[in-house]
Amino acid sequence: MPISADILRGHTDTIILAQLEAGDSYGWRINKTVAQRTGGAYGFKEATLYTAFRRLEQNGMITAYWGEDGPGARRRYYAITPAGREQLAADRREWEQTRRVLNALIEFEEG
Amino acid sequence: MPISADILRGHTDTIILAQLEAGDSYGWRINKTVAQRTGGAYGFKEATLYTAFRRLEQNGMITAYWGEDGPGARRRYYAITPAGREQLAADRREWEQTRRVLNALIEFEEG
DNA sequence: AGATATACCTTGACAGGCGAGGTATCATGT
DNA sequence: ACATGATACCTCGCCTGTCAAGGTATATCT
Repeated sequence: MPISADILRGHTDTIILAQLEAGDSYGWRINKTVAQRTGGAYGFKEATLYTAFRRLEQNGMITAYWGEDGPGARRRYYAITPAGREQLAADRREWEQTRRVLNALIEFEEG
Repeated sequence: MPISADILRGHTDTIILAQLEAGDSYGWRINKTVAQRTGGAYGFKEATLYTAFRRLEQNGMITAYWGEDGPGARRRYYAITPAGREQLAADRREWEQTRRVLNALIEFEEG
């Protein structure tokens, strides 16, 4: 069962930043990594992915550069900025809190 | 730190259904319960809450009835339907998967 | 009379996801 | 030579859930 769009909404930027924390990467590769890391349960739609890159770049969370010309289709690489790292740290704290809150709200069992 | 709207988006219906699973309730009370249960970290905005009631009712997840006329402002009670319980069960499974996926995607630590 | 708490409702704007469409390179098969 | 599929990028416009802002009404306390 894939995860619904609304559930993932708002996590897109965080996921991308987390992948970039491990090193510069490009759109297609990030998507493959995400799919592989989740056992195919989740992958960005292309429109979502590239929209997110624009947003993150505009907000100063990432910077972009074209990869060295090699064989194959051109690649646009992205790098996380210091502001991006700060945002990622904040996002991780928020995720921990979200887990706590949602567990309390949807998994409690009582009369 | 409050949890952002986008993060909670899509969980609203689930949270409401989970509260109603414990017994019929009404909007204002549900909101108070949610706020109390999360230590004030989260509460629905009224427009969000009542929009969700309409949506859930339209989808057959809940039914509504006006409370017995007592003192104070009138209350509109909601009850979860069998379809609502099924939806809630599915939502809980999805939440478990979401937890797994997001942990894998934003909390991993490697080079 | 005015403030506060309880309790409900609607309208319109906003933002993120994404379906649908497009472009280009390279390898492989026929 | 041509088709197919994998790699790789991009944009336009729709859809949907959130919520700011506005409104209504009852009961209690000062």
